[in-house]
This record gives sequence, structure tokens and C-alpha cells, in this order.
Amino acid sequence: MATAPRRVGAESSATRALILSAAETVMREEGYAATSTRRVAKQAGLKPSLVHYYFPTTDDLLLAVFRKGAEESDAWLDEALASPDPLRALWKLLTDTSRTELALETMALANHRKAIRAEIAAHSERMRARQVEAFTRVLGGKLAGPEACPPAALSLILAGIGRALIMEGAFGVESGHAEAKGYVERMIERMMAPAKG
Amino acid sequence: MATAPRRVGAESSATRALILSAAETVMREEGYAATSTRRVAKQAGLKPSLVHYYFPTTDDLLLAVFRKGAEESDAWLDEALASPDPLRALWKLLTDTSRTELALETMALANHRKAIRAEIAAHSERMRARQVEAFTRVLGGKLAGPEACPPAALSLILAGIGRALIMEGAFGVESGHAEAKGYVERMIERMMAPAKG
Amino acid sequence: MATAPRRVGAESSATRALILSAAETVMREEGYAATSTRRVAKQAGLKPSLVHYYFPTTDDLLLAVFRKGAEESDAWLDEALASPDPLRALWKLLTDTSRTELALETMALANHRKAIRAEIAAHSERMRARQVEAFTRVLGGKLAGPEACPPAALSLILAGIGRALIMEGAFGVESGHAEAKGYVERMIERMMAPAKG
Amino acid sequence: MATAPRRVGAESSATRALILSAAETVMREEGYAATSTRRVAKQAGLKPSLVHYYFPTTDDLLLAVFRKGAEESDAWLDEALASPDPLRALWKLLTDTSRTELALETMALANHRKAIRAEIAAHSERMRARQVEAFTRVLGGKLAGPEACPPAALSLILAGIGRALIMEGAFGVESGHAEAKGYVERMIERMMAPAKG
DNA sequence: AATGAATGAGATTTCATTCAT
DNA sequence: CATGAATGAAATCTCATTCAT
Repeated sequence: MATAPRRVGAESSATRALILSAAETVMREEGYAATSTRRVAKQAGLKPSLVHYYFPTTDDLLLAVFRKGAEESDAWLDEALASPDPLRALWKLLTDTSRTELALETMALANHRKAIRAEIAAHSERMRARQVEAFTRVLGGKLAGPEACPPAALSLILAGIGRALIMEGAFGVESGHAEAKGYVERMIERMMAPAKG
Repeated sequence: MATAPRRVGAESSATRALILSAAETVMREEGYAATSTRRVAKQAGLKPSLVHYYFPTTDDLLLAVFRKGAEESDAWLDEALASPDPLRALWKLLTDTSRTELALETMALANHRKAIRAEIAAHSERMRARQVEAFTRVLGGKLAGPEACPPAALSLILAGIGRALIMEGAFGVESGHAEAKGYVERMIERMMAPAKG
Repeated sequence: MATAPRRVGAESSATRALILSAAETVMREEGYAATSTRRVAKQAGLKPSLVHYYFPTTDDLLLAVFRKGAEESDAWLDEALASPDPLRALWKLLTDTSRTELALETMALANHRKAIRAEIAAHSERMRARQVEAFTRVLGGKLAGPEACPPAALSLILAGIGRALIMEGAFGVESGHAEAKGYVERMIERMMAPAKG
Repeated sequence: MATAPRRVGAESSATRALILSAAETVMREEGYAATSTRRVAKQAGLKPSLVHYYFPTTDDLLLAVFRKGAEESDAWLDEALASPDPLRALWKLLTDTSRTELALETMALANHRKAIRAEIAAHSERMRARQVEAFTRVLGGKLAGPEACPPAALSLILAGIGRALIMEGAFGVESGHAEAKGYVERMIERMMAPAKG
């Protein structure tokens, strides 16, 4: 949906890329709420007006940061799902601190910036759909039975547990973390085990 | 000659309670980053200076909001864990939108307010410990076996999945939600089922 | 002249003394401009309203601080001028860091608080007059001749040089200090030397 | 891509000069403690935000005021020391009310603004050194003998007495002033007199 | 004799945004 | 492309002072 055609700086500009990367850094280190044009400019070593030249409004900037992160996420997800052991690869991704930190700030962003919310939601849905498709392919018939976990549930569950680990870890809570990781790993193991009998 | 109690605004003041409740509302509706004295004062229908009279610094205010929420959380958790079916009661709590929304903002708060982080972390650890103790009591011997979920892991997992449901729901993502809820409920059912023969 | 009869707390109250002494500390350490009721209250461990109870306005407080300091100054000056070697005793007083620091803040005060200015000026004149009288008594006939220093000039000169030493010392300038002290001491020596044949 | 000059507001801007001159006026008339952005903006007839545009922090503003004053002082000092009668010219400078008033506020500033202190101290030392050099050149061999005043002492003494005259004059104390001025003038006369015999 | 509550003003700073060049 | 200038709004905090109890 976006804020439309008022984007100025060419997509390909090096300055634009510099600004985006500075914005991502600020967002990761100080949170989306601190991601102002001023701070981003300072981080990039540029003047605030230049940031506004490339991203007329703050929403334009935040949206661009989200899109860049989303593209990278897509690539990582593709790679993970295409690997021989997609569940384990995905789980590794979901517990990667630096990636998930950004994802968490993105969620906070979605919660408080109406203009960006829809796009973030759409992207989340797409990622879930792709996981569901991959899980179905990989897990095949093992999805029946009383203990079976539907692929969409699996997607949400892994994401939720991953985020909980990162979020709590960020402020020093560690109890239960080792146990939870172990549990997920055993769960994946059982799922990937050759059907018995 | 008096020895100067440092804290202003008696714990019992009605104005203080009004401010706290306004702050909680703002925090829930607009996020911790919007919880400024001005904004809270407007919500409460008071002058900004009066907010500063009761809570000299913003951290004081945020900390008080957290403490109030924590006390309520403790009470709800106590009640849930004391119920005949603690797992289901806890799960209901964790998927209660309004409560968990506040918990999510609290986590964002912890991420960006050093002064409050330690207290939030300590509270999280305490809540986890209480759940672990209750789970151990309830689940008894069923915690062995390859599929068993250690109580600390269970605590983290339920919290993580609950938060994922609320967070995504908040911005309109619903796919996988029904399945995940179903899965958790079946999981709880298996756990609470009488040990088989 | 003063701000008249609205002083409340009895002159003799211990709380009043506590406030005054706290105010003096703040004034010495942070300057007259920082000497607010709030800061003084904090320094004294009292509530701001209590400070206002004893000193309705900030000028009342500052005036009282000045008066207390002036009384002490008077006492010290009396003692110095009554000593067998009044010039040297006075010079020692004028180069006493802690006393002169307060005197300097008092001058800043006089410069910017109309209500207090007149009283400070009057006190300065009184102190000068007492010094002139003492110098005349001590120096007797030595005040004639081309090199002679009139007593009033001597009073101003010693005060000025003393303040310069303290002021500069406060922010780390020391060059010329030893020489200036030496010069003043020799000057005093010459003055106190028995008239030559 | 630009490398972002940090300083805003070109050194040459007319607005910047206007602000600086307004700040100097406020500082002279109401003291350094009153030199706030608001106050200065009002004096200059500008919006407070514009003052912040040129001087991001209050220290930046105060530092710039000091530097401008210091440059002017340097020029005046140069001129005085280069004159045929450097001692008298310097003494005239030191008793010039408007210049010394600003110097006095600058000292108060140094006392209470850590960030600026070092620069003020360094400048004071430099001015003293230049005076010492000039005095030595002018006074030549007359610096020996029991009554001789070392040049560094002379610098401090003249400054101290000059400041005392201005400071006291500012709040209405005049006694001893004529005598002190006379004494200093005679002192200078003796020093500049051709060596006898 | 003391204190809690309340308030308007102002200080310091950050911010997004607009505009002219 | 890029930047300097300008501005109104708001955030955070400190302040002196008044008033009722």
C-alpha cells in the first residue's frame, strides 16, 4: 500500500543504502522509538536534511528499513527451507540473536505505526505460508496421529519460543532456556525421525 | 525536626492511583514509548506538573506502572496455579489479550530502560520459579520419558506461544493461530491425563 | 531595610539553623544561582515546604544566609583587627579559601538580587570603615610620604588581591600567585616596620 | 556522499552574530545564570528553537560568548601593551566598567561550568604571560630592589584591584575607591619614572 | 510547627518537517 | 543532489509559590 510515489532518492544510491544501514543499526541498538531522522543522520555521519531528502517522512524511512529486513529474512528463510534439514535450519535462524532482535523491534513498530502495520502483517502471513508449505513437504504423512503438530502451529510455535528466548535473554533472564531449547530439539528430532514400523 | 521521607504522594492517594491507571492505559494503547508525562496527564485530565509531583522522573512513573502490573500478575498467577487445573488456567491467562498486551510493552520497556530492567528480570525469574514449582507438584512422575517437557521449559514455551498469539493478533495475523491453540490444548490434555496403565 | 516582618520561624529554631547551614553549603558548592528552596531542602533532608515555612521567599533565605555569613565575618574581622599584628591577620583571613569563596558568591548575589544588594553594600562599607579605623590606629604617622598607602586604599587592595588569588585558584590558574603573595607580604612588612631614624 | 561537518550555523552567519551579541548583553546585564536560550532568544527577537539551531547546547552558546569576548580582550590587550605607556593603558582597560563586568561574569561561569573552565583558565594564563613579557620589556632593570614588584605579581595585582573597583562599584560601594585608584596611579608613576641617579 | 497538594512558568533539549537555494 | 535555515511541538525536568489542613 505504502505512502506512494513521493520517494526521491534512486533505489540504487549509495547514500540511500548508507542511511538505511544506519537506521537499522539505531533500531537494533536503541529501539524503533529512538529511530528518528536526527539520530539516524548522526549515526550515518550525514545531515538530517539529507535523510529527509531520501525519506520525506519518518514512516517512509521505517518502512524502507522494514522492507530491507524483510528481503533479507526472505532470503534466509528460503535458504533454510531448502536445506536438507529445514526444521533444524529454521530453528537456528529463529534463535539467532541479531536477526530476531530486529524482528522484535519490527513487531513493536507494527504495533504503533499504523502506516506500516499492514505491510508487516502481510509479510508475516507470507512467511508463515511458505513455512507451512515446506513443513508439509518435509513431514509428509507424519502429520496425523494424536501427537501430531499441524505445520501452521509448528511455524507459530517455533517463532514464539525463539522470540521468548531472545527477548528474555536480552534482559538477563536465563532460567528454563536450556530446557526449552532441549525440548524443541527433541521435538524436531522426533518429527524428522523415520516413521516407525 | 523531621527526617524527610523521600517519596512524595502517599501510596494511598487517589490522584496517584488515577495517574497510574492513566499511564497503564496509555502504555497499553500507545506503547511504553508514548508514556510521557504530558500524554499521561492529558489522559488523566490533570496538569503535567502534577504528574511530576507524584512521579519526579519518567522512570519513577514507568517503574510504578510495572510494579502495579506485577502485583496484579502475581495475584492472577497465584489464583491460576492454585486452581484444580493449573495448566489450563495458566494458559487461559497467557492468552488473555489485555493482560499480555501490557506484558509485551513491559518487555519493550525492559529492553530500553536500564533502570527498570533489573526489576523486571527479577520478577520474570520469580514468576518462572513459581510456575516450575507448581508444575512439578501437578505433573509429578509424568515428567520422565522421551516426550516429557521439563517444567521450566513448559513455562517458557507457554509464555512464548501465548505472546506470539497476542502479538500477531494485535496487527491482524491469524493464520496458524487456531492450530497452535489446539496443539497446546492437546499437549496440556496429554500431560494432565492419568498415567496410563 | 529587609523584607520586613513576615519572618515566621523563631530565630532560635534548630530547624532554621539547619536550613541556613544547608543553604550555605549549597551556595558554596554550587553557587548562589543553584541555591533554590528545593536544593536546600534536599541538602538539609527536609521538605521544600518547610524551607518556605521558615523563609517565605527565596530572597528571605538568601538574605538570611548573607546575614549569618556577615555576622561570622564581623567576628573574624574583629578578632583579626584586635590581634597584635592586624595587617597580617587580615591578610590571612582574605586568603582563606573557604571564607572568600562564600564572599565571592555573595558578590554575585549582590549583583543580581536587587532586594539584597543594599544590605550587602552597607555591610561592605561598614567592614571597610572598621578596617580604615584599625589601620589608622596601627600605622599611625607612617601614612605620609609619596609611597604611603591610604588606609581605605589598603583595605580595598588587600581584598581585591585576596579575591583574585582565590578566584583564579578555583579554576586552576596559579601563575603569578606566589609572586603576588610575596609582594603583599613584603608590603605589609615595610608598613609595620618601625619608622626609620 | 558528504562527510557531515558537525558544526551548524556558519561562523559568518548574521543570525549567529545576532544571537551571540544578545547573549553577551544578557550575560552582562543579568549574569551568566540568566543566559538561557529563552532569555537570549527574547533579547534577540528570535524563537528559542533558532538559538538551539545555532548552539545546540547551552554550553555551546556560553563557550561561543566567551570566545568572542576573549578575542576582543586579546585585541584590546595587544593594543594596550603596544602603546607607549603600557602600564597606564592596561590599567585603563582594567577599570573600564563594561569590559570588566563581562570578565567577572566569565569568572562566575568558569566556577560553575566544568566544560568551559579549562578554556577560560588557559586564556587567563595566556593573558598573564603576555603581560609579564610586556612588563619585563618596559620595566627593564627597575625590577630589582626591596620595593620591586615582580611582573607576574603586578599583572595579578592590577587585575584584582581593577575587578574589586568594578565589582563594588556595581552595587554602590565607593569608599576607598578614589584612594585606591590614586595609589595605583602613583605606583605606576614610580615604576615608569626614569631610574634615579 | 509542619506538610501534602497543586500549579504556572520556564529551562533544556529533541523532533519532524518545510522551504529556499 | 544536497544543504542551511527556520519553526512549532513536545518531552523532561526544576522552580517558586500558594493554600488548606
